[in-house]
Amino acid sequence: MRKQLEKIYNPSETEDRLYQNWLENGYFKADIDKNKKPYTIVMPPPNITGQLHMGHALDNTLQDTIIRYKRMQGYSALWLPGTDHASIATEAKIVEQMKKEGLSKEDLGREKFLERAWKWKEQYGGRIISQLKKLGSSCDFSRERFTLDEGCSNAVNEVFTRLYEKGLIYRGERMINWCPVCKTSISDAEVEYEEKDGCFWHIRYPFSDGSGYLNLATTRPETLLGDTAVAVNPDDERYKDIVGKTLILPLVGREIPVVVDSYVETDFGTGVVKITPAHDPNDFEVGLRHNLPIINVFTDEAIMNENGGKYEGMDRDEARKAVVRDLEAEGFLIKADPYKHNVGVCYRCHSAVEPRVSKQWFVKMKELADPAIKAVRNGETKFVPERFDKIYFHWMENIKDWCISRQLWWGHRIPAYYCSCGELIVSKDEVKACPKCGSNDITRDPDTLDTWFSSALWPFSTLGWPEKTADLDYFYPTDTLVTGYDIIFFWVARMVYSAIEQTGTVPFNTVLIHGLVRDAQGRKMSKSLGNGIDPLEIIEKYGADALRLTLATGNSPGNDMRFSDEKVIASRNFANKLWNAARFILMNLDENDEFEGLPEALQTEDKWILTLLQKLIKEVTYNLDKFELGIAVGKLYDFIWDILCDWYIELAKPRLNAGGETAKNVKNVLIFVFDKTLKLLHPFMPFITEEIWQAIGTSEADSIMISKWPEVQKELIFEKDEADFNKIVSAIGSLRVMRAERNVPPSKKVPLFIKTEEKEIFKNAEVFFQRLAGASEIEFISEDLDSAISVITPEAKMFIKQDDIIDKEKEKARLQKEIDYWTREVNMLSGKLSNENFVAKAPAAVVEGEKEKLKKAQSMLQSSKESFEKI
RNA sequence: GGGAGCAUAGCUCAGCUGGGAGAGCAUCUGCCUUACAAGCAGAGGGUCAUAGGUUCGAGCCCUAUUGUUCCCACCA
Repeated sequence: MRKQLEKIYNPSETEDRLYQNWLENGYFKADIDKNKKPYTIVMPPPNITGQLHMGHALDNTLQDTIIRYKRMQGYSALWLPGTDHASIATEAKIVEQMKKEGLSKEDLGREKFLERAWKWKEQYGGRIISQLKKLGSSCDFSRERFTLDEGCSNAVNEVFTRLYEKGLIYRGERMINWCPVCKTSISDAEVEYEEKDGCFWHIRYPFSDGSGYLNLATTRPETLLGDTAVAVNPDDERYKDIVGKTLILPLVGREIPVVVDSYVETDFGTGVVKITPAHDPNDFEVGLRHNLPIINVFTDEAIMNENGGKYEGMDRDEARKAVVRDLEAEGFLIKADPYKHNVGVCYRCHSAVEPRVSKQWFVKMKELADPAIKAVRNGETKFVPERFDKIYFHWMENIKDWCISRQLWWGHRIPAYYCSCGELIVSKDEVKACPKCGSNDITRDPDTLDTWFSSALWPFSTLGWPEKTADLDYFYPTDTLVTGYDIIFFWVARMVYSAIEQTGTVPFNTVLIHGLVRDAQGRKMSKSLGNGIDPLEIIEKYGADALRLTLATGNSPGNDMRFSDEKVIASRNFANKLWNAARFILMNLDENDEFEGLPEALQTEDKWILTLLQKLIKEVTYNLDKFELGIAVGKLYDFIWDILCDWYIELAKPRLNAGGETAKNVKNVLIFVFDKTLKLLHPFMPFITEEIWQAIGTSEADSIMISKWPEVQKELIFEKDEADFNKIVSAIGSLRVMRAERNVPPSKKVPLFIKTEEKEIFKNAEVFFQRLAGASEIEFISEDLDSAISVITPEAKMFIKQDDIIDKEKEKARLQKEIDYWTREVNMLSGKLSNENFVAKAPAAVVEGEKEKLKKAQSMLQSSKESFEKI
């Protein structure tokens, strides 16, 4: 029973129905099938706090396109989905929610807080996954994972203990980045820099011996309260004599030394730097070198603590103002210059981070980074495009130890325990008694791990690691990771070294990097700008296929793209075009017409399109293998619209009208071409291709998504026929131009006279000249026709008599232009060919090509001249 | 300070390993030709940022310059 298509394609009804159908049939589920090769993509897990945005839409469109392609190619294709617990973001959300109820974390306590967080996760955590489904994502949901689920947590504990035992994880007091709003440490990678207008305050510190002042400049006068020295460069002649002297710290009265350290630049500021070891990473280093005391002046929330003296209780901004005011009042302030400088801010909340000394857990990086660098250098993992490996290398080669402990509750709790006897125990399993002293007075480290610590294990933890599971054995290492360039450091790099360290192999062969989706003006989409476009609204309005096509079109790896309504509309129009082509074909199929394979008797135009189809198959496959999705889909677009719809369907109409065997043959060619084309397009536009494919029904499979990817059939490449029919295409094109220039209405049919040496080809195409070039009848002639207008292609000269008087001058002018053009061509080409260097050095094929062109140009010139003379 | 990307038609972008520049949108002209006006048939429009170089030949390769976007570093 053949299904007819509705007059208008209705994406929302179709999409939900088909998606449900795919799910119910288990098409997304990847089986461990030893007869098939596996192809695996793990989805970058979106945050459970997240809402689907254009970035996700792009990322997942690319992944779905690749996985559908591979599935059709016969791989056991696994696309493993999941979500990330997003410790800081989620905890912030819940804290915020509680705040509305007048509650704080501490009010609830850890246990109750976590209960609440899990409840929140159950309620909202699945939202983003259900939104992904709207896109048509063909993930294996039976394998869906969560970074905080039992398996992933086991993997985290396993890795933590292993690294600890190898000495690659340690606990220590270091300078870290502290976010006073999130109230946790963050890693270096989580600090962003923003240029801010600040001030450069010049201050004088008096010598304790009363011998005057030492001038210095700072952007953070409030940290003066924690100064424990002042430093100058050892080679600075200006300050040679003061080394060893001491200064009295203004406002505080503390006596501090002048030290020498080559860290100080002589040509910046006054060449004197105040040293605050507790609140600046460089000062901390100087402090270590000179054994300086560390005086912390801030609380967790960047409020002045008891070391702040009279400033205690002020936040850092208030304190700054107060300190500056007092310095000025007491005559220590020399001047305040406006100064632009970069300020480190928290990537989550964008408040200024406070460098501070703190006891935290770290991963020692050097040892892990080296093999990860090698793996990319020797091509075990490749970046697409390649240039991103430079970014990767640069980061990996300059990597510092990674601060992994967070002062948060939502996350993987660090598996470290402290006994009252002072013993530190790191263990996967809960520790109840101290192995050293046997005491039960044991407390577990309250901190959790950086979210990225668990994400780093994602490619293998999700497949069951550390257990030796069948999934891990079959699907790991994975094939392709698709992600944006913005998380190469956060995620990609960490997955590579974690995988190598834990599993002995790289986690994936290819990293396909894509850019950002920007708005129509090229701005980053952001909440604060309010210029974000909701993918779900676009799907609602235009359909998921239109959205996907928009995101795939013109997409080249690593490059940003702009998103605009116009582009979606163009995509929607393409879907509509395809839909109508399908309707046309179905309209011509009877109830009992079945696809019978290609007919024996193929016409030239059939061979023409079959040849073009083979080339399309070859190229689309090639482009997909190289991850050039934008190029692949562009070729499909052109083929479907220009070749199939604008030409072949039009060419097919006369034969369809003829009925009988003739019609049957052309129908079979149409179905054949359409079937292959739909398959090629399916990875990009899964819904509409499925709906159409099922309606046409070649009975190959129940769904196009499990049908076979087209392969080139050499026996369907007909070079000669393709070339022959291209002559007809260009002849019809030229006639159309002529008619359009002269404003001959398409309804007006006129006799056409053709002079050609390739009469056979043109004779076979008579009906096309009638239908597509407005010819009433065709006569083949051997001499030019007088008092007619002519149009020339390299193969033919065609004439049309015109009823109204030809404007001879106008016609002459037109022909003169033509003559000029071809004269230039002939001159250029013959010049080139008479250049001995060219003939000698250029490849033979190129020289031949140029000779061919010259021949054509000469004949075009000749014909034009003849016509000119006849007027 | 170090590095990367981009600069091609009015706009958005293609242009694969060098062989006289393409698409979509927009503009203009003519068409309701029974799949599609979300369409059909045409047209106009580009010193391929600038200056050198390599080459028989450069949008493509090299060097410098300008503009622009981004990443890293963080001189207080």
